Amino acid sequence: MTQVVVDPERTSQGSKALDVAGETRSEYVVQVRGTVAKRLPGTENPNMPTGAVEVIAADVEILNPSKTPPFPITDAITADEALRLKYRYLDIRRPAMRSRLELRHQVALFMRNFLSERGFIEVETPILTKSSPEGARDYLVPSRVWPGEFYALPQAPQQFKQLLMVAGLDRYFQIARCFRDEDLRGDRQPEFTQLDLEMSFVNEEDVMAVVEDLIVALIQTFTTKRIKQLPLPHIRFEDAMERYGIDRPDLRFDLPLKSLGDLALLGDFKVFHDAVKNGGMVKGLRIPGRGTATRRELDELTEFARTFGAKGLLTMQIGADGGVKSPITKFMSPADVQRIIAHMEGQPGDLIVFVADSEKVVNDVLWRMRVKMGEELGLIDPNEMALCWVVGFPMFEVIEENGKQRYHATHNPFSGVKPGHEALFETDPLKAEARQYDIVCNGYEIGGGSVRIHKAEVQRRVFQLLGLNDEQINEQFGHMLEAFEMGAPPHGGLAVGFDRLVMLLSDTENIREVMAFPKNANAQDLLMNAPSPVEREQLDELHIQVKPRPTPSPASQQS
RNA sequence: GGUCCUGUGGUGUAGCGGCCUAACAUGCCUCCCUGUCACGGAGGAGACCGCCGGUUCGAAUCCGGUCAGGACCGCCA
Repeated sequence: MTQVVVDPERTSQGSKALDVAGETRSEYVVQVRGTVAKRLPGTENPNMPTGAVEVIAADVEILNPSKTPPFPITDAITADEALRLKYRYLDIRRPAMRSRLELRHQVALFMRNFLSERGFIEVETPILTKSSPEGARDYLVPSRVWPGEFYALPQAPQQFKQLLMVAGLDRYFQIARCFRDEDLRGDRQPEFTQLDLEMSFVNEEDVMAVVEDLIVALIQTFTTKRIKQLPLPHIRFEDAMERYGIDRPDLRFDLPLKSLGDLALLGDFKVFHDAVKNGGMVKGLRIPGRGTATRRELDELTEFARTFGAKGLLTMQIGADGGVKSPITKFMSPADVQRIIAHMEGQPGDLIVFVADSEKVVNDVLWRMRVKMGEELGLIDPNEMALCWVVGFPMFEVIEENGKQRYHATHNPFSGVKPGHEALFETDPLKAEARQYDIVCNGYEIGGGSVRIHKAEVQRRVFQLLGLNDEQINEQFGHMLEAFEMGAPPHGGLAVGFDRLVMLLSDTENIREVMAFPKNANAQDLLMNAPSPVEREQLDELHIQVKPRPTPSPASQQS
């Protein structure tokens, strides 16, 4: 960008440059012929990148005029996001958007070079592939050639990359588009990009080393932020759950959660007793300096806890003089209250909150409370990034589906089991540990992977435990099992959420800011106006009949 | 499917029962200025306050519904 000077004394003979320049308006496309010159003394502007020079125009031509844009094309003013998405090509003209897309490009380039130098090759895998029942909802694509049958868009290249290992590729990667038909969030889009990689003859440490080096190099290259701890700390799943209530802890600040254990049974506070009696737990969070919270502030915290499933919130305010204000004092002796405070390491002026419920509810409420407090208390240093590995995940968890309980793979059904734990499949599957590892940054899961199962009989057994019968296993995964019987090497890999990573590197809080053409919160493309109805003929060709809908789609209502 | 928040000139906001014949900034148009660079000066156009209904003597303002956008819950192996 630079400044053009149209000086009638210095334009070409007979040029209309001055008149033409006078007609130009915002966003006009112009062609200028002229001479680059140093600015006159006193007219330089050191605040601009090209403030020392200017172009002395000989001729000016308008190549294309422009309507007045629907919103100002500057970084300063933020227009409504729906408008930005509808006119995304204008939005991308804003320098901040452009620089985020450039960053995205540079990150992709860096990844390709980094992995290529280490012997990885990028292989593309199909976009039209097979529907699989596990995991997210598939996007389906009807087959014209095969009436009544469907392709699915890949949720991830998972099976293909493992088959590439069986194919002897040894080191694969791909910057891959993935599709999941689930509702959107600030950090979730129905189509998104993963850095997907897989390696043969490796253990957990080998994969983690490559990824850790890459992520650390990316942060050091593209941000000015410090990484809190290097090499990255490893946290076991159960420790993460105990201390932070979530398997993707934000380690930029401390504020650990703490279980009361048997201390919950002191006195006769029924809520605590019941939680323990019903197999649940009581856990607390110490909030420094909030001991003077008002009634209203405490109510707000309680409401926050209720939003995420807690039936209530027990608060304990410690006065500057050490005096305790808490509903629990009616049910517990002062000495017992002091034991609990000591256990929670409470200081004068602190507020301690407790949730008593099932382990799931307790952790779910308290991890959010912890993050909220970390933000509110200003404990987060914006110049720091805190990463860690989370390891030691269980193979299975129990989920409820249509009122029935069943095992569910905590990550994916191809994750390997810790050596020696296979026997637990037959005795206590919930104790079996997966060879799974997640990489977490600032409370975001930015990547996850595992050393895979590479033996057919182990894989078959896992599918069985997940509730698939032999027929389903053969129909859906027969090709995998067969491949494992034909010289499959041990292998493992990982996938990084590319958009989410670029989002963190660019210090934005919304994945849409780092995507050129994202969908809105209702999965619509406001620029192309998709999805939209299609012609009857198209559907006929695809052997598809659409059920009548009571209300027309929003897209078909727009002009 | 649910909860919450937001809809006021092109854009961003203020106003939150009567001072509103709706304010401010910016943008837009016309004219003036011409070494400016967030230029400056003068003037002007532009909004039935998302939509429908209700309460009220009176509604941008309160209530209900609806539509649109966003955040979150459910969902996301």
